[in-house]
Amino acid sequence: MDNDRRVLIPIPALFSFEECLWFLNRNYDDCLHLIKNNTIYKSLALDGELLLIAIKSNGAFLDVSVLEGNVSAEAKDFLTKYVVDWFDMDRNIQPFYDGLLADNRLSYMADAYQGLRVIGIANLFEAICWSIIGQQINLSFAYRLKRRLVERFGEHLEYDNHVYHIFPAAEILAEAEVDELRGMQFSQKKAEYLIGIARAFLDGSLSKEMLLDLPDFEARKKALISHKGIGVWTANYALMKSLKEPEGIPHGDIGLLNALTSHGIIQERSETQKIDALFAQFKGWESYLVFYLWRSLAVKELA
DNA sequence: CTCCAGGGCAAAT
DNA sequence: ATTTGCCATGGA
Repeated sequence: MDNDRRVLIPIPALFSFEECLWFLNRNYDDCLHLIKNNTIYKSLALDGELLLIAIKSNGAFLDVSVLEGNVSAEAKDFLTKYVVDWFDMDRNIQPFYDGLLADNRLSYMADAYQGLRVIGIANLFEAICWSIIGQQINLSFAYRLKRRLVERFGEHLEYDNHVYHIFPAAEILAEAEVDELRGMQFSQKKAEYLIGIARAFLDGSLSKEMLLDLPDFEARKKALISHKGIGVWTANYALMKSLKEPEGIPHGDIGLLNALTSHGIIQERSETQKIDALFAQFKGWESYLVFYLWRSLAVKELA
């Protein structure tokens, strides 16, 4: 790939592309990226145009190549920021590791998952829709529903015999019919929630910019929860994944509870004081703790 | 067949 | 202010 279609991003300390790649390449069928030969392929929309990028590790750098689409200086800047945000590269996570090492129940993670970053979802609309889709159903089914939604309402581009999808724009989903989503096996409520959220993004009552303008984490959480379909879990998930809020703890998350149980931190799901005490140890790094606990679940799946 | 999944809402205590 | 019933579907 010639250099004017490529950007190199320096890899920070305590960053592992392999660990991040592992997360994206779990046992699930995610329709929004493809991983092949340790390379991530993903389509992105920039100013109404679709790009296809390939991301791979290249020594001390992440190599981001543009396979399709125009590559202006602005596009390079956008892509750099996108990837840095996606893999949370612009953060020194040493303090989190200090916290892990100080807890003998969790210290193994500093070595076992070294360099894993909280993988983000830059698009807040997508993050919210995805968490609504995933409410109270198994993840395999959730990914299947997401794929149906994306293939029906999202844009795509084709490259080298492969289709690369973009998450649907709120403008499109706002016009969708509940009945059609029902036919795609969304529940009545989830269909209503998704369309309602899309309309909220359309009329401006919800947006990433609006949330960022609010004074603090609690205000942003409150603003999210005021919308139908967004409860505590979804709000925290969205704040964690899209706004990279360190305080975002998806309370009640079944995976989180299972991980806390398997690490001997709680015996019963109702032991919220013990959970609060653990997260108090990780002030400012709550979302990292959640993500590493989720990471720990997958080992069991493979066993 | 039963139980439960990366929950949330509205009605009933 | 907390608890309960229900939602939809599929995998174990």
